[in-house]
Amino acid sequence: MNIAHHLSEHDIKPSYQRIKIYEYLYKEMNHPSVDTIYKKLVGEIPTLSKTTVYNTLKLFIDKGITSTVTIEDNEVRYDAIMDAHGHFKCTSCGAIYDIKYDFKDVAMNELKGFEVKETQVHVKGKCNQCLTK
Amino acid sequence: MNIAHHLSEHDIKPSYQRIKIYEYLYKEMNHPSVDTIYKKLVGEIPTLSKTTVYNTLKLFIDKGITSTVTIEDNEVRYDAIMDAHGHFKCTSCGAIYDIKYDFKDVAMNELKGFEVKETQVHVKGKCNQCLTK
DNA sequence: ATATATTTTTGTAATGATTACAAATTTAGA
DNA sequence: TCTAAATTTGTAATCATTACAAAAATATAT
Repeated sequence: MNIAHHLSEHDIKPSYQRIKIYEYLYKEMNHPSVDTIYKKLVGEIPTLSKTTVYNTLKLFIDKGITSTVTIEDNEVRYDAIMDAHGHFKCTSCGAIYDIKYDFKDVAMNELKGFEVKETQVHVKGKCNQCLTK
Repeated sequence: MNIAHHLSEHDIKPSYQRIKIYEYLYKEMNHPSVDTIYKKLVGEIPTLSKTTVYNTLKLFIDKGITSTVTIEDNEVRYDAIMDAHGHFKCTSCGAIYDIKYDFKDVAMNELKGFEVKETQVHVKGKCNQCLTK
């Protein structure tokens, strides 16, 4: 995918920092925190500021190309995948896995008259890698 | 329900503060934050410390009589209902509603070999009260 | 009942994520 | 090039949460 083009399509001027941040989010698929993104990119962009990472992610969210995962820990994680999907967080190693689910099955009849904008499914436990250790 | 007894059953000594905090959680059912609990109870218990609220909720969680709802906002909310259920958060008024759901419908086949301990379903949008205003 | 040990509560200081804000830099337009 | 607008940066402020030790309350032993 052409990242600069993808940003432009969503009304975001493709600056160097924005391209790098989106590229990281999109390629790594590791649901990083702001700190993880910052630490990784400051090697390539020595002048990078954490504030820029915050600003940029907020912009991405406004423009609808990034979503947040607040599975716990008072630390927000970010995700470039916008399809409805859930997350599994391993309480042992901290990794976050994507899980597909079909939400139409989940009883939503209680929410009649409500305007649903966003749905998140979070599952916590231990991943198979940690279990087999 | 006899709260002192309920606490004792779960290996928690029923001190005055603990009873009051659990009582608030159980009766109000409003998924309060630490700050909400503190502000409400400090009228009745003028010497109450916010640290006590934190300590007490952590103890309740350890003993399995309280769960957390981290739907967003970097502010943890607490819940005395321990049955599996989801939450709807109104982005307009901030209220959190309980929603029942049948989790067996949600595709969990991807999590074979994983040990699932906890599941949360979060829905965001606008509640009917805010929509009809 | 008194002294002692244990538990609980409290207050203050520290931590860590996030935001506010203004200056510096970069980019775009005349 | 010169000027205006947008973007980035660094520092300070904010806010939830935790660490920690002293104070208070409760339980236990003499």
